[in-house]
Amino acid sequence: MSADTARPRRRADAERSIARIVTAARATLSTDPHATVDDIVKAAGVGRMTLYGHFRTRQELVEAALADALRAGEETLAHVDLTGDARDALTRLLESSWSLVAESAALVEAAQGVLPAGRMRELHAAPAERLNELIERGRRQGVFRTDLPVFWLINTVHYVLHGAAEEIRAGRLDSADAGRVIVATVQAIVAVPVGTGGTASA
Amino acid sequence: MSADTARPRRRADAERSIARIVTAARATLSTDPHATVDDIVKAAGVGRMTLYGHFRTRQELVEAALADALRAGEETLAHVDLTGDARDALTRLLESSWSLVAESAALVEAAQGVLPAGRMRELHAAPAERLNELIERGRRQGVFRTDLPVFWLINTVHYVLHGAAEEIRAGRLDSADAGRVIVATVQAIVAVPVGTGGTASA
DNA sequence: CCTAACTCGTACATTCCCATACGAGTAAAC
DNA sequence: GTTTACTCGTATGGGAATGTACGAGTTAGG
Repeated sequence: MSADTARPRRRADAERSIARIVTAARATLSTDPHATVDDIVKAAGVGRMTLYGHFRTRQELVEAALADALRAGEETLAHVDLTGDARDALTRLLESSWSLVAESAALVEAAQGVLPAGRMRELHAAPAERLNELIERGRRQGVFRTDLPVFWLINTVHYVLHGAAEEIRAGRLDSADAGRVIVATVQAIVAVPVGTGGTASA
Repeated sequence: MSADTARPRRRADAERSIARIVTAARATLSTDPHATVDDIVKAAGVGRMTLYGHFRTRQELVEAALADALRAGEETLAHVDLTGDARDALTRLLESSWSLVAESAALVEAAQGVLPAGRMRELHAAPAERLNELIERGRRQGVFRTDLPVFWLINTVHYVLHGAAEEIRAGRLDSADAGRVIVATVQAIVAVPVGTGGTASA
């Protein structure tokens, strides 16, 4: 799966260039999803031909940047304790996740415009699966709702997280409040509903 | 405010062309947010110069298309009964809103990439204000939560609606289920939370 | 009917951005 | 220390999309 196995060999020099390019791509695309290849080249402080020597197309570069961001996120999220009450576990997961999502929201947007939907799903498989298992467990524990499909809950959490990123970027939501607001919102979404909602057919 | 007052006069011919163009722009951009001017011209069955005779730039055209979609939406939503229990009113509003949002989701996306954020807010002022008043009323009734800022609740509803549109477009969510799922989700978001959430600091 | 507004087709200028060609320098790796 | 992979600058091709030029035809409207 990793790029190491496929390539026969690579000089340490090249390795460093690739790292610089991917890092610059992540940073640049996370600021401006419409960033051009030249922008990334300049940010990386590297020659244009060097970039195209390692990434044949812009699409490949965007994919590499997104994959790198997700891999970094995985390293952080792998340390989150997901045992015990599923609600508490979800809170911990969200508190570790939201800032990651906020940082890479623009990058994800850039990737969505370039990569096919199926590839995007593949790349997000790991975090999606983690949340999936947590929600299923919470359902078995009886603390999460079962009247809505799991995929909907998972994706809605994503939409809320990306929405929060947008709110922060627009200056409407303070980063200090974001964690609390996000946790409260998502917990409400997945919790078992109390009544049937309102006076219903009163 | 309306375009009639500004223009000194316009031939009935032109009026019809503009209507055809705006309608075609709405339909085309709602299918593909990246639709080109030529695509819209072809869909409208009108000459390219005719379009540029009425809309000086593509941005103007997108704005007109979005404004038209929102105006049509307003006509529908104005008839929704928002009296009585705020929860029931919200359900009625959502059931009338979600399909409108789903239809124009791509159009909104197209506009977001072209129009400044402030202009987008202005155009969405009417539906946002309607939801704002409803939420504030529900708070006074004690049926909606007060621990989260109103703007957050409003915008989160938008994000959920757009997310639902995306799920439908991707074929994961059935249109027949959409209403129920959306209502259940949004009601959960705005409802007064029961416990403090989970075992908390147990 | 006759004037002015409107329409249309096609070609074109402009602008952006992706991707490539080329040749010369530089640093890694055995 | 020599080979080979890698790097770099610049110039250039190629495609796509926006907006304009021009001239002729057509329709509304008084």
